[in-house]
Amino acid sequence: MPKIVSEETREATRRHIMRQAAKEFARLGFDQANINLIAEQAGIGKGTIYLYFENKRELFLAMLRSIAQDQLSIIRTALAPEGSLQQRIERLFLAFARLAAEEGDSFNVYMSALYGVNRAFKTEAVRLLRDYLAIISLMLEEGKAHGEIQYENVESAALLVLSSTEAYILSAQAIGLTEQAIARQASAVVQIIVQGLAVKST
Amino acid sequence: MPKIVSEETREATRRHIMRQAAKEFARLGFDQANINLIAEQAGIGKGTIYLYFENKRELFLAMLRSIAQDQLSIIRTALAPEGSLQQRIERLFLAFARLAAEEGDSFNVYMSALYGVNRAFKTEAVRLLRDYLAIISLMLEEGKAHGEIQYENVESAALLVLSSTEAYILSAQAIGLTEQAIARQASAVVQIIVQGLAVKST
Amino acid sequence: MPKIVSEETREATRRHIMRQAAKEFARLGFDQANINLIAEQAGIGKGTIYLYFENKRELFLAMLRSIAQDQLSIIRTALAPEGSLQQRIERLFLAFARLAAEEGDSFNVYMSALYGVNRAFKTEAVRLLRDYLAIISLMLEEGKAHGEIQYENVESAALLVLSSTEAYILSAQAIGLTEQAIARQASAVVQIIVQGLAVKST
Amino acid sequence: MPKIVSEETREATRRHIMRQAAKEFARLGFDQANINLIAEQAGIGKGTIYLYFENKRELFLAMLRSIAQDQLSIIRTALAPEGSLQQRIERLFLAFARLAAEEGDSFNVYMSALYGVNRAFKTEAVRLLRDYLAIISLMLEEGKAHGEIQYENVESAALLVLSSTEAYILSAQAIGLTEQAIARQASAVVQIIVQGLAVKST
DNA sequence: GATGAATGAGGCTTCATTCAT
DNA sequence: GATGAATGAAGCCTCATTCAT
Repeated sequence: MPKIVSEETREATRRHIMRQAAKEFARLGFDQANINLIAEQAGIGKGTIYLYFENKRELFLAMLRSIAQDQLSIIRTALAPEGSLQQRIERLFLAFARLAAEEGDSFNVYMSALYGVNRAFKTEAVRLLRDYLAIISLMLEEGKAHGEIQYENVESAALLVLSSTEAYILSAQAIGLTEQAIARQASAVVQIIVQGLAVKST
Repeated sequence: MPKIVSEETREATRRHIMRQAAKEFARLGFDQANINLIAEQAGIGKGTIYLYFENKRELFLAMLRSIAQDQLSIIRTALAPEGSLQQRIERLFLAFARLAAEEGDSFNVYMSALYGVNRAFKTEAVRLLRDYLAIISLMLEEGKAHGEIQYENVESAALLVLSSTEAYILSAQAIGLTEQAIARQASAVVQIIVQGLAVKST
Repeated sequence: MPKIVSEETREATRRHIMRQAAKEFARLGFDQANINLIAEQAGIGKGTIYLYFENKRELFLAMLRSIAQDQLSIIRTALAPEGSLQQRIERLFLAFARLAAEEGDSFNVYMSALYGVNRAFKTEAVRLLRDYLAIISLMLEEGKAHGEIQYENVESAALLVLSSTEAYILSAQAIGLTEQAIARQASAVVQIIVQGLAVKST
Repeated sequence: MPKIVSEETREATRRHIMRQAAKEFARLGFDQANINLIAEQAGIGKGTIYLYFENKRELFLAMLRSIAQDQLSIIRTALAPEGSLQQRIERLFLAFARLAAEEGDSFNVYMSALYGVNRAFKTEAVRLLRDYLAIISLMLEEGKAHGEIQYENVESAALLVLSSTEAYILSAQAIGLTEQAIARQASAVVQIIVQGLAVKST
């Protein structure tokens, strides 16, 4: 069936375009990024992009969703139900640190979508945020069942875990800390959270 | 003699323009915001803006610095050396929650500068971030002196306090929690951190 | 495959734009000339001009160089080594008279570049002036070799020939003389110069 | 009578503005010259210029007329009926050379008006050109009466004298000759013309 | 009279998108 | 399907001119 091959080729081209687009969007932001340049760097014609994506905005959204899938999969792996709660959250922390360092483009794009002002982009980024929180919440529920956690409000706890990992790493990176320096703090920072959650809140 | 414009009047106009600009920048971001519209909404002529600011970029930066001053002053007040460490960080948490709710524009602008891609804007936003951290660090040093804190790495602790307050609130807001809902969690969230910091890290 | 635009077509469009631009620049000068209008009169879109020329200034310079080439070729033909010195300079005189009358646009553009204030334009115009003088000097050297000229300073003589032809015609045209009236004076004016040059200067 | 004093002051201010304006117009041309800067360099307020001149264009024209008066007076002095025809034209040549060197601004302004495209300016510059020619013609008529000249067409002869002086010097200056170098050629160049005019044209 | 703050028309240029080839 | 030449809407900024003081 020639259709399948064609379909695969098409999908490969889509991914290729999105990958190049991510670089430009991460480098310059949505508005300053130039479709012309993206096409050039993808080694295809300007018009070709429009055969794969409705317009610039849809390209950005598709790329954002693709990034979200990748990050989600990384997070799921990190939080796999192996080891103690402390160990699982430490793996999450380290996974984020590596993401921020090695997939800086994707990270940038995601963060600027989340804290930027474009509604469509924000909605998409928040969707990923919710997925993050859902996975973390699930783990915390397990922790409660295992007696590792006393803290009542799971949603609040999940937010705390998220901010103590993702946001901690972002801020640390923003003020210039290296991945190594950040990674070294993993254990201690997570310990604070885990110990705090182990106590029944007053 | 020309229209006598005192230094105060001039400064008032500057502030007025920046306030209107903040609205637009918060609504649309730097690139999409329109100088014409900002002028219109400020009730002045298009060209007048250029009597007060070199160009669009400088207007944005000036506005960003102004926001930073305002936020810094709010934070200083919240962290005034009155009450226990728990109380002071709670006041910080609540101050951020109020800022996010009532000064949403400023918050948006600041966050998109911090996580956006424009170097000049990021540099300015990071400057504010450092000031935040410096103030928090100072407080934590006092906490150490008073024996409220055992945790060794003050910088790391400050980052944790910041992420547990600012980022926690941002994420919470992003997924749709109201100011009230967030405020209710203040005490419990801060307790986790403070208790965690009270223990010597292993 | 894209619209196949051969190199010739592209060059033809370039020339077409320059021709329309010359009209506007001759009519209004560099600053007052309007890119929009030039595009309109060339029957192309505003943006298209920027596919062929970097910016307004480069368009002007390209056009100036093109004019220079045309004029130079006319001058070379007029000064071809046929006939006596008197005849050759007369042909030059008449060629200028025709240029001024029939290619008024080009002439205007060149003169305003030469006597205007824009350095880039002036430099380009002076380049043409030097080429003129070089060709005239060459001819005068031949005249010296043939004994038609006694006057020592060839550069000075070339300047005199140039001013007695180009500038004479420009001034004449400026005060309203027709091409015919000017042409009728060719022989007599050139005779004065040629006779003067034939005598050894004291 | 206070009116007279006031009138004088007013006239002095007018002249002062025109002098500063000439500098800017010579440096940048009409369009690029900036009223703001002219006012600043004249040490007066921007609005004040409009109390003395209707608008930018009228300021330019007034300045042009003033320049014309100055140049005309210099020319009249040079051509004063003393000495032989050769001596008088030599004085004219040298006067132009000095003008070009020492009053470069005025010269520039006049030439760019004459060879520029703005009709109003050109008209004004041509008026001066005609005056030049009239004075030269008058002198040549005297030369004819004295038998120094045989050449029939006085208008044509005047044009030749003008181009051999003014235009010669302009071109010489454009290709970089110094005032001294130009001045040294005065005698020889004028001799060519005068000798040529002394012969009856065929 | 003098001033300069305010104005807004006008123009160059960019770039997402279209469509003929 | 692929391409890139062409398009024109949109926006920043300048600067001559006005007019309240």
